[in-house]
Amino acid sequence: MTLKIYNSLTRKKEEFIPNKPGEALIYVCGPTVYALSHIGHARSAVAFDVIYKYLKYRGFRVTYARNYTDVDDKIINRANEEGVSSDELALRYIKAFDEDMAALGVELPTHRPKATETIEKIIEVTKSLIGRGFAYAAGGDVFFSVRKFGEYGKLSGKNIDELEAGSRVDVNEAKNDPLDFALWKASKPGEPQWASPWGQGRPGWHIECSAMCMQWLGDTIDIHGGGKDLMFPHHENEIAQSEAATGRHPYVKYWMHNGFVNIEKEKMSKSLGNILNIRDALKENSAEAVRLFLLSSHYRSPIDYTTESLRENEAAVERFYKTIQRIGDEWPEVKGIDYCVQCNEDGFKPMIDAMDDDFNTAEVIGILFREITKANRIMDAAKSSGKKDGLIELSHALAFFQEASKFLGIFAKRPEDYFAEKRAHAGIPAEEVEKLIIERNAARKAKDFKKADEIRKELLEKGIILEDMPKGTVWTVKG
RNA sequence: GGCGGCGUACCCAAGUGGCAAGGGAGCAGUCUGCAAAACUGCGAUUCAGCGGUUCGAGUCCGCUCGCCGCCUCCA
Repeated sequence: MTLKIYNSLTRKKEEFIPNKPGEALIYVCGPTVYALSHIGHARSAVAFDVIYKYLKYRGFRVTYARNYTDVDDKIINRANEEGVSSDELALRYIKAFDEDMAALGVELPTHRPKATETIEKIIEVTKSLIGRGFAYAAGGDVFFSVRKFGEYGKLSGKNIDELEAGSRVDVNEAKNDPLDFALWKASKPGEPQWASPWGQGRPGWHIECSAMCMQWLGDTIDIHGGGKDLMFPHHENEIAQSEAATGRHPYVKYWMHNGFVNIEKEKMSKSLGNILNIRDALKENSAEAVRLFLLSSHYRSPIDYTTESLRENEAAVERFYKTIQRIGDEWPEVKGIDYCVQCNEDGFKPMIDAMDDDFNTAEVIGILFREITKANRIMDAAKSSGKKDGLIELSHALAFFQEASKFLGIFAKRPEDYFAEKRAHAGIPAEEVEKLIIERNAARKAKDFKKADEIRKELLEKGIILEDMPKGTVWTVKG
């Protein structure tokens, strides 16, 4: 089967045929670094992280660029409010973003360009646009003439005349047409600025992505991604600029847009005050549960972040590791089996088919949990019959999990490590728990079940769950 | 007003022409000193509604209702 990608430009799933066979050039719009990144940034980053990993897994040589927009009105405003330089503010939030990404297990892209390091290219593209008659300088500003680009609106399905009719765009005196957008802006004193043929200034909002994309990947690329909201005007303008500047099209072969994250059924917005930062989400939940939550729905669907849904995903992660640990404990011989992928290629097919169908991670996760149930069933059957039937199936399940974790970026831990991490977050010191367990087991041995149950209850109130296993009592943290 | 999307069990969610995945919650059972975990069973004669195409539709087409996003900075 071939890889199919939903292309926002054609609104259809299309077979993925890169410009150069076996190679994939992918650019994703990164954050504008003026504040801590929120769960929406996490979704985009995780979605494209999986896409990046899967393309590599499928054997493509992938070059992946994700930018930092580090010069922008919002950065300037925020820096002024705080009385720091734009550079200092941007660097602070780039660092924070990188930390958040690392916490979420997001792999570093091949290139992570900054807008401020791409000024030369921005100026070059702007010059080219003026030279080709698609842009004009007015005062110290340079604007793109939207009407000169005949295909304007092809990505977002907008009609220029209707746009203007219902325009809420500020009418800027210097523009020839209200629809035109700035490629270059004259800087006010104290603002970041660079020398240009049009005087001291800074880039407009959309140009930096075109320039970074061209500089690091080329004039035409295979995949360009970002949040759904970027389709218009950002990506629409990018197409116009890039194709007009180079005369080459398509600028991008496949446009991909991820859906939004809502918080308790509401859109995240400043006015509602419900912006959920990644680091706050990670205080309440494990990174793995957050990642599982993000991958449990298709990347294009909107998802709803709720306390309840995160708790569910946390439980699912625990169920997963519990089963893996059980396999290790009860069937140590499984590890000795070298499960041969080649001779059982069909074994992975459902998972590959799901991913090939526009990166259907939700389907893969469904398959994974079916394997978990199957594995537990085999082990239960062996327990009651005394015969260990199903060695091959169990080794297959383990191979399956290992395989999926390569591109999902979850379920890759050793179960011991998972549970150790969890216990480290208990609200009570481990030694104390261990002490109470010893006390309780002494009581159990003496058949003093009243005392034993009291200790269980006491620990449960502190969020500690005890499980009496054949090998002894183990404890875990609730939730 | 224009463009786009969605509506599948108590909740989340996959499935886009051939017997309705999976997770969570619930109830009952096996196991357990009690629990927990795991397993087993139960739970949508049905996919917002109505019509149409088809041997066959959650899946395609049309209409209706409801929800949402974009059109302004936004992942």
